[in-house]
Amino acid sequence: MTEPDEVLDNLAQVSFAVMAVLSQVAAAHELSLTQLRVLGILRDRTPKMAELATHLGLDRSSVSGLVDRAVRRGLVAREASRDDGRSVRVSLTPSGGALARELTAEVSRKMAPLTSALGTADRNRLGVLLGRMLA
Amino acid sequence: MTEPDEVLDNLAQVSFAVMAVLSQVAAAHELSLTQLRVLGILRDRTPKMAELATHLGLDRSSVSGLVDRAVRRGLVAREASRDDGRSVRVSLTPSGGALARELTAEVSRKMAPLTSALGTADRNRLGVLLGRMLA
DNA sequence: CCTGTTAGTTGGTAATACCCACTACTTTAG
DNA sequence: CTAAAGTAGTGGGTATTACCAACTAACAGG
Repeated sequence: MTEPDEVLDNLAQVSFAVMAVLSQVAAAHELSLTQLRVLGILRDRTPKMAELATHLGLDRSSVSGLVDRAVRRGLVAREASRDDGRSVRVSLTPSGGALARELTAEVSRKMAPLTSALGTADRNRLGVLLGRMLA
Repeated sequence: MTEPDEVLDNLAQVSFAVMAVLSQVAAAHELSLTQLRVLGILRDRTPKMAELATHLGLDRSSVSGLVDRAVRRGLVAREASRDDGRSVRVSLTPSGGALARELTAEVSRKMAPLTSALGTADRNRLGVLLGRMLA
């Protein structure tokens, strides 16, 4: 009954469900999934462009345009590094930070139903197992 | 220590990891993630365009172009429904089917490391918990 | 200095995905 | 049985995403 890759199958399906939630939240604020990720990353970092690109798994040139558009919306700001005249640090503006917090809360709210079928104990068990996968 | 939304956080992170794997496999075959999904869906269905759009969570017009490009590559075929002269059924070509099977195998292979940190028992436990979330 | 490397941007291209308008077919009403 | 309303899919127009390759500006070592 238990297929050899049932775990992987379920994992993929749940992942799509999670992505759907994230995309939906992003779309509700006129953002793309990638822009949502950017705001999430900048919540506890102020990376250089290249670092941001690595975090996102994208090309540097892709991030240029991405940051351009975010700047145009007043969500993030570029500021020149003083220690290295070439590099640029990207940070959240106050308004971007507020939006990031709002998005985080909304994601939590919309994702909660996913785990609500589980009891508290199982929810914690799941958290531990997932955490172990990330190590 | 256990934050209220640690589970959700881990879930999101694991989901991104899964998506990264899927995108990587897709890219290795010159496909987008969406095209990978299309092939996966068509593995056990022969839906109409609108049904395919629903499965993907996309607009009908987006799916038109998507199928166009897949047809151009010889992966899928359109065939007119005889019961409804307006609708079109989309199906895998033999070559598309072969690719779909290949992709499935490759995804399994590349996703396996994700759960390899878990023992057999925990792997099964994870499968059950994830399965319960999908119900 | 001056050569080589690194950081970031720009330009060009292809794909994705939206909305809106349109055609063609079906269904329902009168 | 025909006219109106609805449905299926496509195509145009636009914005975004993401790539690669080429470029500019700035740093680093010799």
